[in-house]
Order: sequence, then C-alpha cells, then structure tokens
Amino acid sequence: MARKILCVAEKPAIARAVATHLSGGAFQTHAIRGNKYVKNYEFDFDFGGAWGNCSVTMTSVVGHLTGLDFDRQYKGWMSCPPGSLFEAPVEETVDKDKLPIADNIRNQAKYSKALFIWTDCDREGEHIGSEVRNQAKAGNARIEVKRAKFSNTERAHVRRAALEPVNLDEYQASAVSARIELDLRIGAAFTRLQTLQLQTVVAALKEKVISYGSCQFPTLGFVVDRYLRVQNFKPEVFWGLKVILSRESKKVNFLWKRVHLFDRAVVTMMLERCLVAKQAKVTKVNQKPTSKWRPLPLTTVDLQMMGSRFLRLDSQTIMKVAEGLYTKGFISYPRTETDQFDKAIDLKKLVEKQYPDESWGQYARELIDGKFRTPRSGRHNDKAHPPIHPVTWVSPNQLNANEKKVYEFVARRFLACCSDDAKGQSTEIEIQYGDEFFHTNGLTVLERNYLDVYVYDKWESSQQLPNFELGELFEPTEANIFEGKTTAPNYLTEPELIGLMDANGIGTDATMAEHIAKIKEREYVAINQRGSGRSSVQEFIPTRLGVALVEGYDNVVEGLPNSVSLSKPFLRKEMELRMLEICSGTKTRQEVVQQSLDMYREVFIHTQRRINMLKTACRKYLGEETAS
DNA sequence: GCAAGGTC
Repeated sequence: MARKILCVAEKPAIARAVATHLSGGAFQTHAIRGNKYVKNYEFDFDFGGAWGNCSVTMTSVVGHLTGLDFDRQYKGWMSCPPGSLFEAPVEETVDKDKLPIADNIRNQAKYSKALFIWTDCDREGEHIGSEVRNQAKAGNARIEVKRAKFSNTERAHVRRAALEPVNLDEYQASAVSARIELDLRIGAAFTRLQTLQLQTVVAALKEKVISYGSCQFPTLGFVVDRYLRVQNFKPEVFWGLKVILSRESKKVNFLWKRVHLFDRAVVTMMLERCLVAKQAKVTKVNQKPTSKWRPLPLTTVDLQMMGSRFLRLDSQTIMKVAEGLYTKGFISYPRTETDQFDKAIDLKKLVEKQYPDESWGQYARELIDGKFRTPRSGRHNDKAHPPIHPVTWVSPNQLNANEKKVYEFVARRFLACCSDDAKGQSTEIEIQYGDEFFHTNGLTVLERNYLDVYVYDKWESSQQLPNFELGELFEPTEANIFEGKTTAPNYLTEPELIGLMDANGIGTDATMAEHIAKIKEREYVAINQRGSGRSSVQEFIPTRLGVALVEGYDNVVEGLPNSVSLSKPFLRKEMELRMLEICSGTKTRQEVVQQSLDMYREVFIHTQRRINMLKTACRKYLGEETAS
C-alpha cells in the first residue's frame, strides 16, 4: 500500500484550495465528527524524491488549536494577589471547541508516515504549525514533520511547495509562544489590579471590568492624546501677504512663499516694500508633465482606512463584510499586509471576470483592449496572502447594501491598480515683488485613466492661467495683508487611529478593528458625529473614565527614571523588538519572557505603590457631581 | 469577570 502523508492547513479554505491543486480536482471529501467547517480531503499525489507517490489526507485546523490560561487555583479573581500572576503556573490546553479537530489530527497521524504543515507563512502560522505537530506526535510519535512554504494559492506555486518542503521555524513559533504568555500574564495582572482597586472608588465604576491590554491601552492613549491637544489648543493670530493680478479676464491669486508670520508689524513693513517696488517680475515659468499615481494593491489596513473614509462603515463592519465576501468566494483573503502582486498571478484573467458589470465592465474591457498596466509594487509582503482583489464577478443583486459597497470598492481598486496613472500638465509661476516671492500653480488634467474607475480619488483641472513670460514685469492689480487664526486639530477619526496603530505596531491587520471595538465596549471612548449629512465624520472622544485612566497612569510613572506610561505604545514596541530577537536566534524565549516580565513588573509595583494617583484621577473625572 | 492572536 502507498505511503500516507497527512497535510494540515491553517483554515478550511486553504485545505480545499491546496487539495484541488495537488489532486487536479480529483479528491474525496469526508466530513469530520464535531466540526462542520473542517473537512478531510483524500487523493493521491507524487511528492517525488524520497516520498514518491503517496496517498494524502489534506485537512485543516481553524486558527490556533490551543489556549494558555492560569492553573485552576489562580483563576478566581480573589484567589491570589494580582501581582502573583507574573509567576503563577500556566497551562496550555486545547480549546474546548477545537477538541474534535485535535482528535482528527491525532487519528489521521496514526496511519501517516509524515506530516506536512500548510499553515500561513507568518509568525502565528509557524506557531499554529507547532500546535499541529504536537497533536500529530501525540497520535504517532514517529511521524516525520515537514512544512510546506507557500505565499499564495496559485497552482504551480502550491505544487512546488509540496515538492520542496522545509522545516518548521522553531524560533518564530517560540516568539509567538512568548507573546502569548506575556499578553496573558500582563493583561490579567493589570486588569485585576485596576478593576479591584477602582471599582470601590466611585459609584460609576461599581461592577465594571476595567481591562488593561498591551494593545487596547495604547489605542486609548492615541485617542486621549489627540483629545487633550484639542482641549489645550490656544489659537494664534497670523498675517500674510497676497497678490492678485487680473489678466485676460482671469483673476490670478499669488500665494506668499513665507505663507504667514505671527508679527503684524513685520508683515506690514514687507508689504510696504512691495508697494514701493511697484512692479513685480516673473522669475519662474515652469511647465511640466505631471501625474497622479494609481493606488497600490490593497492591504487590510488600507481597506479599513479607505472604507471608514469613503464607504462610511467602521473598520469592524468592513472586516465582517469582507470576510463574508471571501467565504462566498467573491474576493481574495481580506487579511493581508501585502501590497505587491506575485508575478505568477494572471491579473488579466481577473480583469476579464469583471466584464459583466454594468458600472465598470466596460472599463475592464478597455483595459484588456490595450490599456492594461502591470500594477505598482509596494514595499510590504507578508509572504502569506496576495493583496485583496476580486476573485470573480458577482451580480449586485446577490449582495446586501454593505456587501455591495465593499465589493465595489475592492473591484474598482483592483481595476485602478491595473490602469495607467492619470496624466496632466502643471504650470508653476513664481514672481518677485519687492523682496518677496509669490507663486501660483495651474493644473490641466490630460488623461484621467485610473480616475475613471477609481471614483474615490479626486484630481481636477484648476482654472486656466493666463500667459506669463519669464522676466516680464507687471503691476499687480491688488496687494494686501490678510489676517488668519491657527485652528485646533480635530478629534481623532477612525482612519487616523488605524494609521497610528499601524505605524506604532499596535495589533495586526486582523485585530486592529477588535482593539478599537474593545475600548468602545469598555466605555473608554465614545463616538461623536462631526458635521451632518454626507460630509459628516465619526470621531473618537475619550470618556471621563478613559481620560482618568491615561492621566492616572501618566501620573503613576511621572518623575520615575526610564518608566514609560502604559498609555504609550513604547512598551509594546519593545516587546515586539524582543520577539524579533527570538526570531533571529539572538535571544531565547525564556530570556525574553523574563526580561519583559521584569520590565512590566516594575511598572506594576509602581502602580500598586502609587495607586492613589489612579484613584484620584477617577475621583476627579468620575466623582459624584454633588461632591465638592 | 482578565489579553491578543488565529479563524467560522
């Protein structure tokens, strides 16, 4: 009988895709007991080399198999002082709802010579792979373990991955294991400490869970930071110069090179020098072709930011809708950091699939008829998933309102990526008037190209400028001083918040929306509608509790050497750097866990010692109104 | 009753 190889993917959709490619479509599907998503696919495949022709069972897990938690005697909140959670014994167990999946792997491993792990090629995937391996070894201690390395589910790529397996990256799996332990200990310790301590301080906090997490707190910190900048803003008056020329029945506004200054007397003096000069001289006439670049291939973070902005859906809704579209097979996997298309993907074929669409089908046809361009490549590649793109066309009447919006965005964005940049002609005129320089710009859009399908970008011709000759002299129609005031920044919007999280490494593409939802759920922040109608924007405003927590923690570490507030992203960033050291093999998992725990333990001890800082902040913002 | 990370 042929040798048997067990293959396990990270999710059912990948198991099916890989099975399809390896078997050429000829496989048998078996349901497993206890889980309706996971299936076993059976077929034969020639792995070549030492393995040769084998019978294959391809199955999957559904994300992580196991979870980490404290031993039973530490689970009750009153069972131990919160600080002891830094050392309390922890145990990794298979999640209850994953038991049938783990059983399936152990059983299949019994009859298999080898295990091929097909989890995503990222850090979490490496760890999930180690969880799969542990189950397989429990079923068959002698099973040989290999890992397939693939970054998309294109047929040739998948088959090559099957023929050239590598080993699991133990370093990366260890790094994730360290993260899991740290997040648990630190999250639980601070959550219990602050909840138990603050619940009794003011009536408003009674019965409330006041959670701490290494991602949710910095997220809150960004919101509070902006809020305080708005609150503390003091407007300043400024003055500037503007020059106007009426020529060829057009009115040209020249802007001051210095923009504006905060000293009126100085600006007045400068204006006088201009007026004395009487004539202005054209010092630069620059005409040059310009272009507006088509967008980069779509990543999750970009989808969420653009979605908040143009589709009026919050990031969590967008992700839910996108997942639905993915499960139904309409778009590719929606959680990706990759903004470059693999050369192996047949983009034209994907463009052709959009022909039937009433709104952009004609545009797709024009692309194939000669206007197609290879997409730009960004600098990110998660080596697991391609950029988000439509996989097949779907009729709008098969989708609900939100699905329609998100699908349309993904489709238009994809077609835009495969288009040419918009082309135009820009004109820059610079003049010298007295000692001062002024300039004006004109734009003529010549070819709209991608703008025709990507309706979210705006780029329009400005008013035509009259003709200017280099060196010519003219007398301005008007020259005067204008007065203005600096304006306060706005409260944080969701796309801005996601941008900050992304830039500071808070959360992953898959979890950013969850952290934002979490701080809403905990009532650390609330949503405010700025403006009305179509131009309205949702903005985040911290609640009194949110401000109290950030101010309290900032006070806790105030004046302490090297101590960074928990409301800032720095501690999390440091943890991330240490995880990279595990990945590169320069530090062990144990070292990193100890170092990071020491770092957070120090903050924890300060917090306990100066708990009054937190309590005072809560009383200040949440105390009864009647109290004096 | 705590976290963050996978995925359904």
